[in-house]
Amino acid sequence: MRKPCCDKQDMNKGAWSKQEDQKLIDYIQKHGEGCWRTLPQAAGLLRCGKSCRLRWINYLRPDLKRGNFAEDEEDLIIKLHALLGNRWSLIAGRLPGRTDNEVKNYWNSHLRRKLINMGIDPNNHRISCKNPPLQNAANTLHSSASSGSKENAKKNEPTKPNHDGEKSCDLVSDAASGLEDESHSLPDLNLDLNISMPSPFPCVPKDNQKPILESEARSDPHFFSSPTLVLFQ
DNA sequence: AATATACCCAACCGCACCCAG
DNA sequence: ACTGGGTGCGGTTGGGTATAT
Repeated sequence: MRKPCCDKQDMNKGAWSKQEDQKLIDYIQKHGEGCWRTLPQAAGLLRCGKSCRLRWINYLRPDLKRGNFAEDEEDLIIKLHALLGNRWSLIAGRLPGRTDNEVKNYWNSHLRRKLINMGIDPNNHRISCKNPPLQNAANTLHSSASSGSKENAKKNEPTKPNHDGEKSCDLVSDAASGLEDESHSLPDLNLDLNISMPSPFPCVPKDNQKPILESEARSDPHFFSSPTLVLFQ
């Protein structure tokens, strides 16, 4: 077992104070993002480097777009999840100003439920036997089940949707493999993800962003097929 | 009004990957 | 080729808030 990334003793944990935030912002503005391990000490923070990195990436970065997800962002997340599975960082990489944590939370709290309400198994994006799709399910994507529909969630779903409890019609565990027959899984959703490189993506990563692994891209025929991401036709 | 329950989100944890030495 | 440190990622947790009873 490897050593913890930092000495846990004498380290602050939990919510960040405004002073801590300011120290981190000031330091990064002066010195940029660098060695996270040494940053806390240099910045005068009693935090471990991982905590600083997370705070910066998920909350303090100036280019973050905070607030509700737009409808097109929701659609994009759903489509990318069908394509990529739980690879939140990859998904977030296609949503400017969004973080993997934010996307993951939004998926778990809103979109999962939305798909379940539509009768779609969120794990593999196929129509679920237990929850047959509502009529015009796809049309409800942005209406009845839209974010905050706690009413619907409570009426139509057990309180804690278990991760594997919902068995889909066919046992396809890999989300990406569900794409083999997309038309069955996502009615009315255009999954024709023609992704390639509008500026940096995918071959040239942004500053701190990993490129898509070639192997990942290779395994997906949609990658590198066109210069634009045509999603909403 | 008080209590219980559900929901949301920030943060933590541990593992995996990458890369320099 | 191997090793260990640094970093990134995904899963999970805990606390605050909203809603229901």
